Amino acid sequence: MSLAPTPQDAPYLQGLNEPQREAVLTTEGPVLVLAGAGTGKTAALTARLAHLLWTRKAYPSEILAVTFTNKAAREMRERVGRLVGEAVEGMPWLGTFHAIGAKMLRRHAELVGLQSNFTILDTDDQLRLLKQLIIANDLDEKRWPARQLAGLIDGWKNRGMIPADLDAGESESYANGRGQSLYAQYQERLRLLNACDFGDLLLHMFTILKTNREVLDQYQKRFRYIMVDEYQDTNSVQYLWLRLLAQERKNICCVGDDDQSIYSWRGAQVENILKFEKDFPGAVVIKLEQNYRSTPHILGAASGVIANNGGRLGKTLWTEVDVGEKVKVLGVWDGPEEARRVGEEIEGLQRGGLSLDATAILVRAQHQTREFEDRFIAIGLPYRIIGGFRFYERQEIRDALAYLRVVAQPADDLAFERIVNVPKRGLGDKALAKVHQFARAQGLPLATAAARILDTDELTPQARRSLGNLIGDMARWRSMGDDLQHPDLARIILDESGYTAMWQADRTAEAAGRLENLNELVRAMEEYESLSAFLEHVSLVMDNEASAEEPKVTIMTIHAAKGLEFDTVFLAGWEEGIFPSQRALDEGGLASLEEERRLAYVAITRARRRAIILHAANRRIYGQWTSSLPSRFVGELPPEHVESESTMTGGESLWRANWSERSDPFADVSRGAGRGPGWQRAAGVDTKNPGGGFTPRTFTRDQPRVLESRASAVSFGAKPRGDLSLGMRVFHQKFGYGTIAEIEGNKLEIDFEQAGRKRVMDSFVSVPE
DNA sequence: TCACCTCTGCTTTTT
DNA sequence: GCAGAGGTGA
Repeated sequence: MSLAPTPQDAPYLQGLNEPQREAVLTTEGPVLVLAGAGTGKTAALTARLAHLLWTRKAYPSEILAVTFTNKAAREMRERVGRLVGEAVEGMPWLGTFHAIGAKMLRRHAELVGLQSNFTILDTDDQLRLLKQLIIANDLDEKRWPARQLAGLIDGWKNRGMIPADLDAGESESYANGRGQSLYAQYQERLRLLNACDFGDLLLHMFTILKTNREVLDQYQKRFRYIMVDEYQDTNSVQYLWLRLLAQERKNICCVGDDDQSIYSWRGAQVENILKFEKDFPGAVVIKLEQNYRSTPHILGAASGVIANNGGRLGKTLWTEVDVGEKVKVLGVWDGPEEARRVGEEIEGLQRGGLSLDATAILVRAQHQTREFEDRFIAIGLPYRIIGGFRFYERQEIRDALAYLRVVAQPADDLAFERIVNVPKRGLGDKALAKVHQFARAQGLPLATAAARILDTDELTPQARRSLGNLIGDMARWRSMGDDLQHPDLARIILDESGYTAMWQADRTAEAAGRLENLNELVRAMEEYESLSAFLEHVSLVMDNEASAEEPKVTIMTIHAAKGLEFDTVFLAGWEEGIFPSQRALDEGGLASLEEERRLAYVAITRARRRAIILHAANRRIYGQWTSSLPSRFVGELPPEHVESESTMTGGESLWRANWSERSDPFADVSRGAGRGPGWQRAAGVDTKNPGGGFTPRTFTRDQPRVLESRASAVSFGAKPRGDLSLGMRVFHQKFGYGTIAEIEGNKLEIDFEQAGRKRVMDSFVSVPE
C-alpha cells in the first residue's frame, strides 16, 4: 500500500480513529467500509474524499461519489468543502444516483431515442400515463390497478430489465400475461413524450453503458475513484451500473451497514453488500465499530435485538462512554394513554432541561402519528410531523409546475392535461376527448393538436373560444420567456391563467396556505439560472428544507429517521402486528421479519442518551378495538439493559381479561410471541412462575387506573390571553376558521367551519383582521 | 359540472 | 374509522 507520502497530521485526519484512518488512506483497489450506526461514517467518507483531492490522486471531476438522498449529497458536499475549500465546487459527479444518471443521460439521450431536454416524470404523472394505457388496452382498471402495474414496472427497472428481458412468468404477473406488452407500450409512450420516469434514469444509462463500448470507456477512464454511500440500499441496476464503471480501475469504495438495510421493498438488495468481497476480489474490508453517539445501554439493547438476525456480516459496537440510563420499556393500556404518557414524560424531562429539538417520537407507520398529534395539540406541546405530503407533491405546486412545463416543453402532454381545465374553463371530458382523438389521428402532441383543432368545427363554439384563449396565452408566455426573468414569467403565468385567482376565490381553510406555497415556489425559482434548470431541480429534489422556527418535538416514521440522531427517542407502538408489521410478516416471511428487526435496530440506535419503548395492550385498528401483545422485539432486549414499567397494576390478568383469540387478527403471530420472555417481562410476570400469584380482576374502560392529566405541565397555570371572547371568529393552523363556543382558562372550544367542534389551546389560534 | 353517496382497502417512500 | 376514488342524480 502506498500510504507513505501522507503526513499523519493532515487536517482531514484530525480526530479520526484507527479504522477510520485506514478507510481514508486505503485509496487503491476495492474497499468495503462496514460502518455501524453512529460510528462516524460520514466523517470517514468525507475525509477520504478530501484526501484524494489533497494528495492530487484525482481531479475533482475524476471522482464519482454517489448517495441516495439529496440531503446526504448536500451534506457531503458541504463537509468536503470545509476540508479542502473551493475544489468541491468542481465536483460535478457528486450527487444522488438519479441526479448523476440524469446528468449522464442528457449527454447520451439520443442513444435511447430521447432528446437531451427530456422531461423527468414523477410518480403521479407515471400513474396517469399507465391508467390511460390500461384503459386503451380494454382492461378493467379496477381489476388491474395502475398502481400495481407501476409497482411491477418499477421492480423490473430496479432489476435492470427492459421489456425484452421479461420472461413469461414475469409478464404473467399482470393482466394474464399482458405485463410485458404494457411495459413496452409504456416505454414507447415515454419516448414519444420525450420523457423518463425515475427508474429510466438508471436503466437507460445502464443500457447505454452495456451496449456502447466507447461511452463505457469514456466513463471508466474518467472515474479514477468511485465512492458509494449506504451501499446496503443499492438495487440491482445500481449495482450493475457501478460494477461496469468500476471494472477498469477497480478503485471503488462502498460504505454501508447490512444491519441498517430497510429498503428491500423498493428494490434494495442486502445481498449486494454481503457479496461485495466476492464481486470485487482482493477487497479490503474495514469495520468501523467505535460508536460516538449512544450510551452503552442503548447500544447493548440494539445489539441484543439485531443479534437475532441470521446472515449478518457482524459488527460489535462499543463506546468509551460508561454512564447512562437503561432503556425504558413502558406498557400502557391503550393508544391514547401511550400518547398521554409520552406527552407527560416530555414535559417532565423538559423541566430537567430537555430540548424539544433533540427529542423524537418514532413510529412504524404514518397513521400512528395522529394519536400524538391530537394529544400534543390538546396540551399545547410544539411538534412537527415529518413525512406526508412534501412541498413539490402538493396540488397547487404540481399545478403551477404543470403550467411551467407546458411553456418550457410544448410536447409535455401530461402537463397539458393537468392544467387544461384548471381553473375551470368549461373544457371538460368531452372537449378533451376530442382533442385527444385529433392528436392521436395526426400523431401530434396535445398542445399542438389543440391549436389545430381550433380551425375545425369539432368543438362547441364555447369550448373553442375557451381553448383558443388558453392556446393564445401559452404562445404568448413562451415568447415572453426570452425577455423576462423566469420568476417574473412564472408570476405572470399564474396570474394570467387565473390560477392565483382561483385560490383567492377559494374560501376553504387551506387556500391561504396554498397561495403562500405558490409564492414560496416562485421565490425558490430565483436560485436557478433558468426555467429548465429549475424544473430539473424540482423533478430530482423532492424535498425542501423545513425552516427551523421554535423548538419542536419531531414525530416521524423509523424509515424517515434513518441517519438522524436525537438525545431522547420515544419508540411507540412496539406491539405484534404493528411492529413487526403484520403485513410484512404475511407477505415476506422470515426475510421480512429480519428487515423489521433491522428497523428496530435503526430505531434504537437513533438515541443518544435516552430511549423509551412503549407498547399498548389495546389499540384501535381500522376502527376496531383490538388487544395486542408486546412486540417480540421487546422480548429480545437484553434484560441487563432494560428497565420495565407497566401502568397496568394487574399485570397479565388484565390483558388476559381482554384477550380473545377469535377476534384478534394477530392471533397467529401472537401465540408464538405472546408467551415469550418479552411479553412476560413487559407484563410484569415472574418468569419462573408465569401467570401465578395474581388475583384475577375485572375492570371496565370507565374505571380509570391512570388519572387523566387534565392540567398538564405546560398548560397548568397558563394565563388566558384575554383578547378572545365568545362568538369570535378565529383562525387555527390545522383546522382553519371557526367560532369560539366556550372559553375555559386557556383552552377553547371552537366550532370550526370545516373540522367541526374541537378543543384547542388558545395559543394556537389567531384573530383574523 | 358539482354535490353527495357508496364502496374499498388500509406499511415503509427516495428519486 | 377514514380517506380517496368512483358513481349517480340534479
